[in-house]
Amino acid sequence: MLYIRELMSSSKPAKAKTQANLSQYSQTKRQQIVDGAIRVFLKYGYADTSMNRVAEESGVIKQTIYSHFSDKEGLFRAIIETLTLEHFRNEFGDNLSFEESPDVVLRRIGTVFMQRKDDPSYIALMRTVIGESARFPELARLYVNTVIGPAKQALSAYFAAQKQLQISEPEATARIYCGSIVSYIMTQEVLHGNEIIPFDSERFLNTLIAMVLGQKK
Amino acid sequence: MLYIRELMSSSKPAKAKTQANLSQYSQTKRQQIVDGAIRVFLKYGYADTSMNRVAEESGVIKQTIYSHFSDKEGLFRAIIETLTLEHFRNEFGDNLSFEESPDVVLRRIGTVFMQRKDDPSYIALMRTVIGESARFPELARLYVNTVIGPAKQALSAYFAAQKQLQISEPEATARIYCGSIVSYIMTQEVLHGNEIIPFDSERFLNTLIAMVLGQKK
DNA sequence: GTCTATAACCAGATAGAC
DNA sequence: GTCTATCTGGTTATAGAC
Repeated sequence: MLYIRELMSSSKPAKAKTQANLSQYSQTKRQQIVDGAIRVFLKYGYADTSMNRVAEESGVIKQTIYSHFSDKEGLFRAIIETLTLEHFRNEFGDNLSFEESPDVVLRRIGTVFMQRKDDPSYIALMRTVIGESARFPELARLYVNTVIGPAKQALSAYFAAQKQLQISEPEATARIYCGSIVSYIMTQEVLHGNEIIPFDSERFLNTLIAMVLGQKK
Repeated sequence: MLYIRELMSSSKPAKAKTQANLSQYSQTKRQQIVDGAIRVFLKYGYADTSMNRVAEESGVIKQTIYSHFSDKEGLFRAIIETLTLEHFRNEFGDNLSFEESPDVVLRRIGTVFMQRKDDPSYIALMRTVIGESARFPELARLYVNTVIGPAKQALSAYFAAQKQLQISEPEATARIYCGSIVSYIMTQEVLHGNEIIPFDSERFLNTLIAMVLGQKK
């Protein structure tokens, strides 16, 4: 449980600094920059996006960007967190409980995960990170460190803690669970497979959950 | 079984035409073009690769390319087939038998699949197809039609035929099986996760097979 | 008849000129 | 801002060499 909790609170580090009266305004500016950066980065790619362009698109001057973010990579990190972790935080809030049955817990996690397929920005993020992973390996590592690693770690810990499931390989199981969903989104949405080989996402999720729980559904 | 068989023989259509004495030479030229095209396309991407560049890299004249391939997209199709289907054909030859136990069959298929992770060209292909899937949706659809669709179809048919496995959702199961492996390769190799969150590929495969067979290993 | 060499056609993008 | 001029890149055509 610790893992999910700390995963959930790892973002939005700027707010801690800017306390009191100006925090709200500052948060808005930050949001404004991130929103503009998302549009620019995910349209033109990491290399072809200049900080000037981001400033223009966000309606701020460059110096404002650098007062909120350390550098170009730091800004991109904020984009990653906004489009991935923040979505989970918004969906679960602070009441993600592991007390319910594994069936329910896994379905909820899987469903929130699966919802990302309908967010064009998330699809574009996958395209960008993967597409630029040769020219910008640091960006890919950032994604692994920020998103994939923590998610795998949290789910893995959950599987290990649920003794009644008798899962001898929690980490591999966690990878299979997340990886299957990512691949589904990759095939259907990123690669436009939904037009060619459609398959209902809920049906997919049901089969996956049953398989993980060893029910041979 | 039909599906795998026709999947295996779908490529290399050019050889049938050029029979007799000059076939070998012609085949070499074709191979020569594909080899050069792989280097160029996977380095610079689809858009930034001109047919002039391919001709230069391959050491042939443009017209020669067009005598072997219909157009730029047809050439890229040959690249896809070379780096995916052809590998399977080379590994299995004509003796892919489904008579053995599902455990053995699944492990062999999974292992051959997993071997792709060590081919830099395959990794680059994934980057290119996904990275360009917004600007060139036709390329992505080509990949789905040529690789993902047939693979899923073949494995799905196998699961459906193996009654003793009692798999009520063969297509979803096939997607999970292939998708998990693809995601593993994506995380570890494409996104450089092997340096950050290493995990043994055989251990991963063992867990996946056990899960599909409902053994709760 | 396959490969080479060169040129030409055509669509889309870019860049100045007015 | 339109209108050229030019360039680029995919594609096709023509001629000659083995």
